[in-house]
This record gives sequence, C-alpha cells and structure tokens, in this order.
Amino acid sequence: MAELPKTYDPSVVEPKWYARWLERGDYHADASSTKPAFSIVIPPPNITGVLTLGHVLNNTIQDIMARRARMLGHEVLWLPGTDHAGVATQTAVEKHLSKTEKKKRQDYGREEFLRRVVEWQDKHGGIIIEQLKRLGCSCDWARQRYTFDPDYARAVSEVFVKLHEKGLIYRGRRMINWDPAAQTALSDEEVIPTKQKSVLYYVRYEIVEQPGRFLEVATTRPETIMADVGLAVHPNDPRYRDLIGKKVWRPLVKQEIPILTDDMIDPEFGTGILKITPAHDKVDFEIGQRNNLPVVDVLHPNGKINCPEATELDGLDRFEARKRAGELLAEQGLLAREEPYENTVGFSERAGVPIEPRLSEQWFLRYPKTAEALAVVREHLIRFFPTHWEKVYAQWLENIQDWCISRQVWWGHRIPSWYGPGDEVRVQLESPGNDWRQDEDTLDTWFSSWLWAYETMDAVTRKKFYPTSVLVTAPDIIFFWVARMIIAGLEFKPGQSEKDEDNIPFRDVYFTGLIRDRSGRKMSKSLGNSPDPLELMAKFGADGVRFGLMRIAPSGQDIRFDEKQLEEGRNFATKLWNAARFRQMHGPSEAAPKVADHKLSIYAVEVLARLDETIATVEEAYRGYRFNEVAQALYDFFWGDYCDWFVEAAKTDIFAEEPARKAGVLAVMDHVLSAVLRLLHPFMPHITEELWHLMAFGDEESTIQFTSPPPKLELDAGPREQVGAAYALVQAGRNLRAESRVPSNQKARFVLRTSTDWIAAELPTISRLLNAEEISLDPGYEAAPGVPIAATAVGELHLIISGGDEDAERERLDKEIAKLEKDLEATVRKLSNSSFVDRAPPEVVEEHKQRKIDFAEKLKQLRAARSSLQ
RNA sequence: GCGCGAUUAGCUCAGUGGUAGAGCGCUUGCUUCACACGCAAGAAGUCGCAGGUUCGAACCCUGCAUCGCGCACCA
Repeated sequence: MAELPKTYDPSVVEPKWYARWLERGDYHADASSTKPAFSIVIPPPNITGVLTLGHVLNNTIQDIMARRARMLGHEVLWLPGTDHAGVATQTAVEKHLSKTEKKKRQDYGREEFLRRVVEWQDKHGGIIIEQLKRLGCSCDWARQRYTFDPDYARAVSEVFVKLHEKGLIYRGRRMINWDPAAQTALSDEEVIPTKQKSVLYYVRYEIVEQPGRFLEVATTRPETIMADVGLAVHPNDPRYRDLIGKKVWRPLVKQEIPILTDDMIDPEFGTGILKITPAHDKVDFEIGQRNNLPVVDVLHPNGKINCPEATELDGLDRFEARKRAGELLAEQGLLAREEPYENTVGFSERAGVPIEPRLSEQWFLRYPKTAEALAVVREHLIRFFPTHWEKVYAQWLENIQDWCISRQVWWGHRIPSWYGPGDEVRVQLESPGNDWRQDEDTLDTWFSSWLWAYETMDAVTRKKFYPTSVLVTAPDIIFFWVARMIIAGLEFKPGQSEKDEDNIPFRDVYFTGLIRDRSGRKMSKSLGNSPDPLELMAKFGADGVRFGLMRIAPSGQDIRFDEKQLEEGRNFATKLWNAARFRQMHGPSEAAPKVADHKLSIYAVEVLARLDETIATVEEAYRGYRFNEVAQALYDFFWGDYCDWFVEAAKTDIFAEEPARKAGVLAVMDHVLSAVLRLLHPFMPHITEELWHLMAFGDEESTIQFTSPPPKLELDAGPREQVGAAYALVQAGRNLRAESRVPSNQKARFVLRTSTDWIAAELPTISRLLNAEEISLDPGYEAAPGVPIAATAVGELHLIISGGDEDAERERLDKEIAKLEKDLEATVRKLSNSSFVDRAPPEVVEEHKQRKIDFAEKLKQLRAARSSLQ
C-alpha cells in the first residue's frame, strides 16, 4: 500500500472519478426499475449561460439529494437540460453582432439572424453543462433536453393550440409593458419596479371658458403632454367641482380637452388633478375607456417621440424630450414649478431600461386552474421549504392577471397562428396553405419552461418518475416558473390519473437563498462581484467549494459570500485525507470491521456513541432539508470528536505493543472512517470515492455511490461518563500548562489527588493527551504553596513546576473561585425558588441539583488550595 | 400602504424555553512520530430597543427602530 501524499490534490482526482462514473453509466435512470423512484428536473440554465455561484449552490443541493437517494436504494433520475432563453439570448447575440460586425438584427433579416443565433448557441451552448460536470453533478446526461428540441417545441405549440381552443388564449389590443430597448412586449413579472429620483413638473393648463385661469397639474412625464386627452379630478373634490365638464387648453400641441371625474383620483396627490394620457399609462387608459376618450400615441416603439406637430420634440429620445418639454413649458410660462420627487418606475428585467406602458396587439393567456394551484399548496400536496414562501405564492395567485405571452423577438417558439386571405385567422400547428402567413411573434420563454417538469420525459419515464420528488430553485422565479409549472401540471394532467396528487409537477419545493457579496449586494455580471466558480474549484476543489458553501447556506436565508468559507471546505477535505492517511500508516483496513468483537476502550465507545448521535442528527436534518446542519454535524463530529479526541486518545493503543488492543482501535477507526465517507459522500463525492477505494472499503468494481449510509450501532453507552471526566481532566491540565506558561513542547508532571479507582487504567492516555511526563495519583496529596491547581470531577489536579509563583497562583485561584461562586450562587438561587422546583420539568431540576453538587465540590477544592497560600 | 425576512463575538453565520456557540480574524505557546490547509490554550457578546407571557426568554407575544425583499392604480 503506497503512502498517500500529505495534501490531497483534487484537480487530478475529481475529473478522474467523474469520468469513471459516467463511463459506468451510474447516473442512468432506469424507468423499468422496481426500486422506489426519486426524481428531480434541473432548473434549466440558459443555453449561453456560464456557471455562477447561484448555480453552484442550487445544483450542489440537487446533487446531494440525488446522491443520497441513490445510497438509500432509490432509482434516481436527475434530468438535465438547457433553456433557449429568448430575449436573453437574442440580446446577447445582438450585442455581439453590433460589436463585431456593427450591424443590427434587422440588417440581417429574420432568417439570417436566427442562423447567427444558432451559430452562437452551438459555440457557447453547453459550456455550462461542462461546468456542471466539473462540479460533480450526477445528472442523467443521456436524457439532456433543450427547450428547442423538436418534440419539445411541438409540445409548446400544441399547448398553445389547445388553450386557444378552450378560449383561454386570446389575441387582444391591450395595455402591455413595452421594452423600448429590446422592442418587445413583456409580462408583468419581467418588470422590476425600481425607485428613482425624478422631477415632478407642475404644468399650467388654461381653462377654455375662463381665459386667464389656470389649473396646475403634477406630472413626471411632460414629454407625453401631447398625448393628453383630458384632465380628471375626484368627483367629491370641492376645489374643482365648478370646473367639471369645462375644458382646458392642452399645452405644447394646443387643443381643447375636457375636465372629467374619476374615483381613482387621489385628491391628496399633487394638486388633485390627473392628466389623462391613455396611450402611455395603464390607469389613464382605463379612465379613458370609461369616458370614451380617444387614444393619442406619441411614442415610437424605440422610445423616441412620434409627434410631428411638436416640432421641437419630435424624434427626440423620451428622456431628452422630457427635459426639453420642461424647458418649453417654462419658456411659455406654463410651468408653475418643479420639485424633486422619488417615484417607482418599472424597468425591464433584461434590458435594464424603463418600460413603456403601451397599447398593443398581443396574445394573452387567461390562467386556468388558479384555484386548484392555490389549493395544492395550501393543503400541502406540494410542500414549500421554507414555508413562508407559501404566502408569497398565494398572494400572486390571488391577484393574478392575464399573461402576455407574445414577444416581438425572433429567437423563440413561433406562435402557431396563421393569417390567410380575407383577414381569416387560424390557430393550428401546420400552415393551412401557401397563401397563409404565420404570426411574426414568438412566445415568452416561460411559456415553454412551464412544461419542463413533464415534457422532458417520454411516456415510460413519466410513468416511473412523474411527479418529481423535489424542485430546487431560487425564490426569485417563484412566479415565473414554480407557480406556472404547478398550473401546467394541473391543467395538462401528465400524470397517471386524473387526481391532482398525480399531476402536480413536484412534491416538495426547496427554495435556496440568494448569494450576495460581502457587502450584501446581489451578485451580478455588471457589478463584477461574481466570482468565477471554475476558478474557485481550481483553488479549493469541487468538493471543497461544495462543502464550504453548504455549511454556510442556512435554509432559505440569503448568503453573504466570502471565499474564506470555501477555504474551510478545502481544509476539511485535507483533514479527511490526512485522517485516512494516518489510519493507512498502521496497516490495511477492514472493509467490514466488527467492532463488537473487540474489547473497546472507553474512548472508542465514546466515539462510536457520538457517531450514532451524529447519524441521528444528520437524518433529522435531511428530513427538513437543512443541509447546513448536516454539513455542520459531520464537520463537528469528524474534526472534533474523531480527530481531536478519539484519534489522539487511540494513539496509546496504536503505539502500544498489544496486538489485541491495536486491532480493536483500528477496527473502530475503519468503522468510523467508512461511515464518515458514506455520510459525506453526497456533499463531497470525489474525495470520498477516492478514499473509499484507497482504503479498500469496497472492491475494485464497487463505488461508494450505491452503498447504503451507515446504520446506527446502538452501543451500550456505559463508560461515557468516565470519558467525559477524563477529557475534562485533560482540558483542565492543558489549561494549567498554558496559564503557567509551560510550553507545549515541554513535558510536564502532574499529581491528581483522587480516590477514583478507574483513573489509574486511563493514565497512559491522559498523559499522552496532556503531554505529561508523569501523572501520579495521591489521595492524600498536600500541595506546596504556589503550585497551580485545578478542580475537576475526579479530584484536584496539580501541575508540578519548580519554584511556583505564589502571587500568580493566588491571583489565578481568586479569579476562578469568584467565577465558581457566581455560578454556584445562581444555581442555588434557582433551586431555592419553589416555583422552579415545582413547575420546571423534573429532569431540568435534577440537572441543576447535580450542577450544584459539582460546583460545591470544585469550590471546596479550590478554597482549600487557596487557604494554603495565605 | 400591505406582506415577508433579517438584526447574536471584529467578520460570516449557527442556535426556538433551562449556565450564550462555530469558523475566520486576534493573543499566547508549539514544525509533538496524519495534518501549519495543523495542534493546544485564551481574550472577546447588556443576543437591535421597549414592554408583556413564563418559575425561567436570544428563543413565545405586542409595539418600535434599522436593513433587505416582495406586492400595490404614488400621476
């Protein structure tokens, strides 16, 4: 057996194992398996995307669940794929072409442009897939899907046709969110309300019937005044009652417009008068409808002013026009004043520019099954983790609006609507004939992703794996994706029966936190605060990154990212490696050690008992999707209980010349290491597989991936109290050493004043842990003045040093006595409180009683020592 | 305006009713025969504020403050 190198090199080991796992076909999901099914569909990353820390977090969690399920004997399907990401991809390609070829998409024409997008997709697509593989994701790559796969695309069209037949999809001229940069309609969800510093202009409108009298109207958008078709006040506003029905002169492009009333006007806002601009505001549009007002549109689709009558403004960009309009009004004496103002403006999620409310002919979906979608979550047919997202979900569904599903981008699923001779419209998959032309628009990307949970599966796969077990996603797409997938499942019923429970897309939804940078900002490309996960993996290993991230990712909380945390993950991997290395130095391991056949030291029993407790903690934490707790429990057990305490204590037996004892200790090490490797495997797949083989815990052909996690041993925990006392003794001794400035490399001598008999047998180990030259037991020991002393449960411990410093020791003892007195007093006070004794749980009272005895005993020891120093 | 989170050691965060925890950072001592990506010891917190419930509150309740995130027809 070759000795393992001192530090573990993940850059070689990780790719090696990943390649082998793929070769073996370990991630292929067998739909005909009789094993219980466990399935996850990946939230498909954008085809042209690159891996972010968010992906790392999200996919590590999915991988942990998939790997654990395999170990537990499930047939696992983790279905991967990518999303064509309409607007996002098109924008990226447009940017690229404008940079490299200085051309716009219109310069190429639709066909050529799409060819360029496909070219781009083939070049950049799949990068992220390779990155996921580097992370160790155990997806069934043979089933990788794409939202543009021919049959997937066909399903998207079919769904459109079906919903149209049901009357749920309709075409209409309505107010929509227009992105002037991408020049497409957007859904409400793609509009990000953003606080903005702007200016409130108070514009003067002259009353037609009373020349010389002006009405002041507050607006943030003077550039749309030319589109004003009226003013409105609240019907009960006494200030303006006499003006209702009269007219005013519209500034900039002079025209008479009426003054009317509407309940929606807030008399408190501005001057209590609203200018009605139906073409450029949703509320104004509604008021206009109610009052039969015309619609005057003064904006081009690209956001430039379209108003030849206003020569000064025509052709200007909307923001320049706003400034200029203000100036013009001022010049004409029609601007009463302007004041700084903060308002909320909708920005396009993709292009990052303010959206324009715009009247436009679009396709809409009236959501089906909203009541059912609410019910399945409220009744916990689908469980959310953490649960508070249920409320957010419900709020959205209860206020749901029709979904604008058409987009004026070229990259997307073409709408299956055909326009024939004589304004005839047909919605169907194939073209009705030669003289029919297809709708130019494409569908919102999410109109294809909402089918992802089942349209990625063929009938056989669906039978075995649908509904999926769990969905792992970030909460920012709860409306975009999660809610819509639930609706799709309930509406299209891809399950094996008509029942909701067979058609919901997933049983559980786990919402991850968002990863922020150190100063709490959201990570984004533009801020440049998003580290490259591949560099991080090169530095810390995929396992180190995974473990480090998971350990600090509490369920559902946002995470402030710090590279230090990944360093800890890497350090933990090295620790694991070295612990295995240490074991290996003492001979070959046993694959299935029978620890019960050996006579075990009290330390061995302790570590085995702690392992049992850890397994219980881990299992409980998994049930609640608390992965950070799993990671922390394993970290604490392995580093603390096993390495720091057990291995150090075990060295007594390892280096002793007693084969039986040595064999026992090695068996326990094998047992624990084998268990820890299996418990850690979902988090750190590569290093655990590597060590599994190096330690020969499985045979050549086997893999840790399909071994079951260790069962609990359920040992008799008899000697645990002794171990606790022994370890406490060691800590007390180490403390004495440090405070008395006996350096770590210097042997020390101790005397323990005790009559406890079992201690004698443990002296070799205790001495080793204390780096003591000698510990003598003396029930009647009288310490010389100035000798450092510590009170322990098994008696006073004295550190023998030449020329003890009486003053220092006096001071130290006083401090310790004072602290003990305080603790004892608090305990006594509590116990003398009859309400506490009567009403607290008996075991708590018992604990306090014991504590009181321990404190009193220690205090007695220390006071005796102190009095000898008078 | 409504709703949801957060507020614990210098930093990042665990901790859901019984003597305040981890890692990093810091101080001190150690290259001690697995590991300096390490070992040992230590300093460091009126658990955001104010009330309440309770024998007992970081934890439960009610306000308030600050930060973040949703939702809403702020012109």
